[in-house]
Amino acid sequence: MQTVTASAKPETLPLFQDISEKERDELIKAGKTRKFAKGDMLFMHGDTLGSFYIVTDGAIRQFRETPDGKEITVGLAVRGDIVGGSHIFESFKAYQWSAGAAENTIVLEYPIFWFKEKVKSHGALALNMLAALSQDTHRAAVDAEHLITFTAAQRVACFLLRLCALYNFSPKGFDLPYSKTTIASKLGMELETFSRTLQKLKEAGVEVKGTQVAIRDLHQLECFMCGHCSISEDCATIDTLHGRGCSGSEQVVIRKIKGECL
Amino acid sequence: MQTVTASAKPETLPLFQDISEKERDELIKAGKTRKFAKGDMLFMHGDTLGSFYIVTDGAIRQFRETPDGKEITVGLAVRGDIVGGSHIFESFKAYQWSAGAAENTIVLEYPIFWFKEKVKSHGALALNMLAALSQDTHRAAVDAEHLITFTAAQRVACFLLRLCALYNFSPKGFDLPYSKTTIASKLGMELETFSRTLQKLKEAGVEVKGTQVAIRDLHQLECFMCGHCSISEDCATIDTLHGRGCSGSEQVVIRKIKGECL
DNA sequence: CGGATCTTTGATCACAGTCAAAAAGCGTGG
DNA sequence: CCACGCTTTTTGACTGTGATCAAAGATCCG
Repeated sequence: MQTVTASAKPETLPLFQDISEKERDELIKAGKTRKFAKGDMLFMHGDTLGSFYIVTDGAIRQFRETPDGKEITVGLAVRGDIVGGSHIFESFKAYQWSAGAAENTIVLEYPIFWFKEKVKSHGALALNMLAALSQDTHRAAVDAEHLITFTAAQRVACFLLRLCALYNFSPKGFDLPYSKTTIASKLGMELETFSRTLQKLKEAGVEVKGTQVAIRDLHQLECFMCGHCSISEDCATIDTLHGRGCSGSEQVVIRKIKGECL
Repeated sequence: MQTVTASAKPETLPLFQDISEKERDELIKAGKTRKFAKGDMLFMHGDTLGSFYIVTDGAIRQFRETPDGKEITVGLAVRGDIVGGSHIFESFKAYQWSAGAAENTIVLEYPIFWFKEKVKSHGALALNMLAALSQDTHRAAVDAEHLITFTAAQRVACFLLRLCALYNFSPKGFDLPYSKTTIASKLGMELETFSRTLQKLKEAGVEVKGTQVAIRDLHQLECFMCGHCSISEDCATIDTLHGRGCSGSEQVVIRKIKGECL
C-alpha cells in the first residue's frame, strides 16, 4: 500500500534551483523515482555505499544502533532534504547509519559516483549541495543546543511547531505524521518521557488525543521555549509560521513575542 | 603576545588538496593570514557577514548565548577546520554565532562572496568544501549521540582521546590546550560537573593534575566508552590513535578492543 | 602582594531514565 | 462483528545523574 500525495514535483526541490531548465530536466531524468512504504529500508548501517536520495514526499528516518542495543535517530529528512548526501564527499566506503521510511515516502535516487562527477563540473549544483549540507549542519547544531538547554517539554514544543512549519499544518489542529516512538527518538528522549511530557504540555495550552494535536495558544507556547533558545532571532520555524500568518489575529500576536517574553 | 608554532603550512590544509599547485598558490595568496591571541574575537553573533576562516594553527571556539544568559559552545575548530563556512551557502545576512580564539591561533581569512564565486567555478575546491561540511555534519551527529547516550564521564573520556588524536599528543601525558571552562562548555556540561568527572575518571586510569593529563590505561578507557557508542567501527579518533601506534605494545592491545569489550 | 579569574568541593534537588505492568490501538481471520 | 495477538502508548513507582547554589581554594598577572 502506497498512498502518497502526488504533490511530489522534483523541479521545485531546492537542490535544483538556479539551474537552467534543460540541465535540471536532465538531472531529474537521471534520478530514479522510488516509493517506500512506511517501515521500508533504503539502506542499512554498514552497507556498501551506492546511492544517495532526495526526499520528494514523506519522511526518512536515519538511525544507528549502539552496541548495547540503543537506537539513536540521527535525523528525520522531509521533502527537499537529502539522505546520505554527506557520504558522497567523505571517504567512507559504507553507510554510517541506516535509513528507513517513517511514513509512505517518495525519493529520487542517484548513484553516488555519478552525482559526485556532476557536482564537480556543475557550479550551481555544487552551491545547492553546499547549501543543503550547511543547513544540515546548522540544524544539527540547534538540536544539540536544545539537548543541552531545553527541558523535554521545551523540545517537544519546539518540535510541534517545526512540524507545523514543515508540513504547513495549522497549529489549531493537526495529526502527528510519524509514530510517537519515532518522534521521541528524534528528540533524544524515551518514549515514556515523551508521553508524560505531552500531558504536561496541557498546562501550556497543547491538547493531545491519540495522534491529534491542537495548540490552543501559540503565543504561550512560544514564550515557553523561544525565550530560552539562542537562535530566537533567526528561527526558521518561527519565521515560517509568522510569514504564513496562520490566521489573521494570531499573526500579529506572534510577531510581538520575540521582544516581549523572557 | 602571540606564541604560535610556525608549523602552519597552508598548502597542506585539506581544503586545498587535489588542486593544481598553481591554483592552490593563487588561493593561498588571496587569503589574509591573521593571528589571534587567546580570547580575541573573530566575529560576533549578529555581525554582518563578511569573512570566513580556515584554522591554520590553534583553535577557535564558536558559541552563542541564550536569552537567559547561558553560553552554548557550537563547535571547537582546530587546524584544517573551517569557521563560518556554512554561512557562505545559506541565506543568512549575519553570523549565527560568535567566534573567538580558544588559544593563540592563526587563520586564513577570505571574503565570503569572493570565495563563493571561486567555489562555483572550481570543481575540486567545491568538493573539498563539501567534504569539510560533510565532516562537520557528521561530527555534530556524533556529538548529539553522545549527549543522549553517554554519561558525563564517557563524554570526557571521548574528548580526551580525541584531543590526543587531533594534536598528536601522547596519551601517556599531555597538557589540556584550552581552559576547563571551554572544554566543559564544548561537552555541554557545567564546569562543576566536568571537574568532578575528572576525579571519577581516576578509577578508569586517568590522572589529572591542573592542566596535565595522563592516561594510564588506554585499553580500559576505550572499554569504558567505545562499547556504548554506535560509531565504534568507524571512529576517526580511534583509527588515528591506532594508526599512529602510540608506542609499540599499546598499539596491539588497542587493536583488539573493538571486538572484545562490551 | 592584591585582586582578578578559574577551578574545586560540598550539599541539595529536579528531571528524565529505568523497570514493570496495564491499557489502547490495529490488523487478521473466523 | 467480535475475538485474538501483536504493536504502540500510557501510567506508576523508584533511582541516578548532573544542574544549581554557595563557598572555599588555586592560579595567574600586574
